[in-house]
Amino acid sequence: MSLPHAILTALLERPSSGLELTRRFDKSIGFFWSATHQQIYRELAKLEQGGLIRAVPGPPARGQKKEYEVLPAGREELAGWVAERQDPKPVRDALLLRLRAAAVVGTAGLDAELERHLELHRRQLADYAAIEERDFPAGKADGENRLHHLVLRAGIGLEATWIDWLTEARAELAADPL
Amino acid sequence: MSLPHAILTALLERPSSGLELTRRFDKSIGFFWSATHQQIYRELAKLEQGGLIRAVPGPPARGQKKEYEVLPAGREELAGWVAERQDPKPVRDALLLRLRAAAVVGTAGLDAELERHLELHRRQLADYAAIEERDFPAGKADGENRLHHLVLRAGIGLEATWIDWLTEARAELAADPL
DNA sequence: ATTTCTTATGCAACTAGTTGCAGAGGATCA
DNA sequence: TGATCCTCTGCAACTAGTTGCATAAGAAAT
Repeated sequence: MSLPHAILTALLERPSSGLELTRRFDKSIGFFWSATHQQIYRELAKLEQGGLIRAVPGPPARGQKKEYEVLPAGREELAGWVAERQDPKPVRDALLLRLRAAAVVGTAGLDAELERHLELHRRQLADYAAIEERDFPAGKADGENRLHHLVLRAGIGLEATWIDWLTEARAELAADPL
Repeated sequence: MSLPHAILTALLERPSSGLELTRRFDKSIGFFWSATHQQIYRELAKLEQGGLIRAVPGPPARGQKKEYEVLPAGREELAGWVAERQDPKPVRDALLLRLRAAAVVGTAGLDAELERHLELHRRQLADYAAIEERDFPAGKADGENRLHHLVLRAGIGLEATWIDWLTEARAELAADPL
């Protein structure tokens, strides 16, 4: 049940309409918790009904922007969730599964995929690095920002790990194809 | 659509009944693609109906084991899937989301979670290391095994990354709590 | 002024995965 | 010999996320 909390966080950072949230979920928060506009609209309705957020007054009409803001109950809910006990989800990665499959049916066509993934991860890492340079220049570190930077560094670490591993994997396959 | 392919892979490695598969999905394959017995039974039925696997002949009865084996069509399907183009799924991690939430509502209770996750990842890494030592002793490397080892090393790399990051995160929070 | 594009919200139907429970058969034990 | 426990298969109902489409308001184009 993370989506409602992702939305509460985003709304606390800045009250927004559904579409604005959707756009923000395409960057920043979306880097580690993506969501489509459908999920967001549905969840906004639920959160409003549950009394955790409210639509900022205005004429309610279809095709009109509707801004939401977080109510005290929503903030409390979120603070509680931060401290909650939640086990990390086990890895769930189709590429690893495909390697395992390749071990029984052969590696035909696999290297192209490894190469492609390598390129994608390199690009993602470059994007993160650019954000880091832009938003977190050395030395400057106030409260909220320090945590945002920390989250970004997790993304950077993970991408770097994939890049290393994919490079190793390609070398291994090239050295002695099955 | 990875579950059917995970099952085909497992069945090619060894024909099995539903429950045997479930047990194997608690280890090895399950390290990067977990599944409950429910998912497995449902998927076995679909795969059988689709002509990709078949039940090894025997008396069909409730409460009785039913062994499945992969048919040629299933093997072809799997080989095709290995070469398929599939983008990596973006990261989706609730702990990172919680850090982001903590940046707005405060970090109360968070360090305990970071510590707990650190311990869990350390344990997972130790498990992987034990498997590596047992199944892939230095020097020995035949075809199928090399790929299995590669997959395991991905798991090891990811766990190590989390451990590094969590250690850094705790230090950062301890140094100057919000 | 009417068509057309963009912005914004939303319904309906789908796939994937989870949770809770039920029931048949065999093994064990008193 | 029947109570009870374990193994194995499975149904039903649920939550989460995805995809395709509809519809309304307002801006811009001709």
